Amino acid sequence: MLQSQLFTKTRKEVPSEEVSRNAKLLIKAGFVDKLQAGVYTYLPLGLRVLEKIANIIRDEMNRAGGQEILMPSLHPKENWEKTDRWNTMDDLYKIVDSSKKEFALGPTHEEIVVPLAKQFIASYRDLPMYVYQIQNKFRMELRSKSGVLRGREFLMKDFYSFHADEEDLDRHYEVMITAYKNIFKRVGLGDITHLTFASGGSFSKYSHEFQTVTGAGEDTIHICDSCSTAINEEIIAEQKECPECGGKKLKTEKAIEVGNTFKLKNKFSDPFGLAYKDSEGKDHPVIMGCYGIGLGRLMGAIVEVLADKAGIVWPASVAPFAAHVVEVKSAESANVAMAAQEIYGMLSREGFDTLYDDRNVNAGEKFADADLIGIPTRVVVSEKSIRAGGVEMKGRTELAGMIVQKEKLIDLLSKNTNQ
RNA sequence: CGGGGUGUGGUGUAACGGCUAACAUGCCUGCUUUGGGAGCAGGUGACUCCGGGUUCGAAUCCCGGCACCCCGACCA
Repeated sequence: MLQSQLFTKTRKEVPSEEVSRNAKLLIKAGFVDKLQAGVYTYLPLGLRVLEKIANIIRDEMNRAGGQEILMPSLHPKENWEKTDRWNTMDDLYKIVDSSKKEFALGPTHEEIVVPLAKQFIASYRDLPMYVYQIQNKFRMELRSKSGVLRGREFLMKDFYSFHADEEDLDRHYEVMITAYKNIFKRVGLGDITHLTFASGGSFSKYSHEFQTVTGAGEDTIHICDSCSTAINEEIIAEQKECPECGGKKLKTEKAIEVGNTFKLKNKFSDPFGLAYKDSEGKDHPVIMGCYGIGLGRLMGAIVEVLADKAGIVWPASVAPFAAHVVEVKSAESANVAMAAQEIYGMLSREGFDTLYDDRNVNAGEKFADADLIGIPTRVVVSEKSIRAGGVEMKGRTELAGMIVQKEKLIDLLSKNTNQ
């Protein structure tokens, strides 16, 4: 991608109303645009990151047996009345069309997926079954805040599992927890994202959350010193030691909930009559689990946690581009431009998604933008680098680059990308 | 939903109740420059959030609304 052709530009200053680190950086660098509080457009750079995250999640969800579907956002009122959430869910968006018909904008999809599953699940032979989607959710937050961390419209992966009994749900629940751990590891937040015990609501003793430690978080968690499992503040009164290993040394941190897992059991299958026949022809309710991850929130958390003074620092796994080629022009710049184009062409042919800064601006501005955008590897092509025998390669967080011959560039980049 | 704060060109700011709303940045033209947001010259861009009111006169004071931000509550 030629940077001169990129739809967005970086900004020198961000709107003064933005306070949160993720919003400031994502807006300044041109990843997102705020339409209204808690509602964001994902621009080309931001969408690339979101897609990278989505593909990692897809990969893990598919491994866990999930089949991807896409359900609608516009929901009939009747479905929400069946579970009584039309009246009890405070943050449900309700809309009325010109014929006075009422709808809900989906904040979650149990009310849709359960009747859907009813069409296909009738026998013990149909279980277990797993479906998921990555789709926009709507929740009427009275107070959206913290940039992309808490929105009113936001992209979420929701996975639903259907089981014959609780034992099978428990078995799969562990599969999902492992998958979630893989996801957070793969997006670069493994070390600071903790499996957290949280309140389970009326139908289960605990639910679990995945909480990423950051000062920008709105939850308080207590992390076990010995096994790194955590307990949400909301249940600390009843649970004073680590439920996983019994450890008593707990460290208190602020954290943001990036994922959650719930054992729904028969809470939603009952109102919709989702049941199956066992081998003797007897009816049983289908037992369910649901598992969510907020993609935009995850992206925001990565920015919050990894950015430095100069800008965003993307892990290679979710970076919008693998390499950022920066052409530094000079008086006799024809050969620099040619060399830069050659490097760009070579990287592209070798399959590296590359952003090529071909703009006619000063070197300082290009470097500042490169740091701000946060692509993992910067490749400078200049009079200076050519004289030194190649290009200058520098990792985003490294202080100084090194000159490498262009023949070696591919090898070195491959290492960076695979780590 | 309770409390607090803020609304001025795209963005960041300035302007005692009083001249044609100023400066920077961005953007456009030309020249120049190219290793950390460079320089010169010219230009573009604002019903001062909306609606009322006070006043000879309102960006400025008052009332109402809306939007945004922060704290709290809420968040199966």
